[in-house]
Amino acid sequence: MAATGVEAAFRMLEGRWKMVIIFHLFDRAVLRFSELERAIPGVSQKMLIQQLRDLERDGIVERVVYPQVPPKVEYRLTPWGQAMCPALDALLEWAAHRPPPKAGPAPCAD
Amino acid sequence: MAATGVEAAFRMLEGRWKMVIIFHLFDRAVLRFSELERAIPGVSQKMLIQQLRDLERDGIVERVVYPQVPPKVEYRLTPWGQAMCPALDALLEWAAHRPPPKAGPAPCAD
DNA sequence: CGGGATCCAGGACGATACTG
DNA sequence: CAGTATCGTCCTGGATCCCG
Repeated sequence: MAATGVEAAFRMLEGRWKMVIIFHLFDRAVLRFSELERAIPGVSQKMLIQQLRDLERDGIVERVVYPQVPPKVEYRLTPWGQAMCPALDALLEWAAHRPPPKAGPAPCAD
Repeated sequence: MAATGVEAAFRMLEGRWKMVIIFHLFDRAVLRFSELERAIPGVSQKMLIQQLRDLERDGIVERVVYPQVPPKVEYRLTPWGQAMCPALDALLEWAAHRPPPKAGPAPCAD
């Protein structure tokens, strides 16, 4: 199995806010910086920008700048970014099947 | 979309060595501590133990201790841990479809 | 409005030595 | 062999201030 490929993919998605950003972009498709900032309470501008840059550099999100007097920047998922939906879905499915962490004491194993 | 579920799943798999460990356990099924240590060059015992504990606490790997004079501990994936194979596969598939980061200058967009 | 720069705290990671 | 304890380093994430 190609561990390296999955590892690389994981490294891209690691980061405190990347998933949140991605899910917001799955939901709304196109969002401005300030909209993301408002949609994600608790994130600092620095982190938002940083994670956004990472995602952009990795080809997951796309950044569109409108050269206007009040600056306007839009963020959206690239086609490849959208393509990770089934992978996220599979992961979600897996997470949903998590068995309870066996709280009760084993009745037969002393 | 349930961002929280995927986020939680991701947090479990974050960590410099967890993926490596998991893939080794996918490959060999059962491994002793020293075998993992040898199979993963560059990892310190501390990190190996730490990541192993995390994976164990999250119900992904199982730890079997043999009460012998030379201590013997085996690690293997739990059924749930093995169940994440399709998710990893989907992620790998997604990673494989990554388009090249557009190196050439756009010929039509000046 | 969007984003860069700087400073700072905390946790992840790593090397080493020691124990049962 | 398997694991713990301690220490140090680096990187991540956060607050604040500054710029076009």
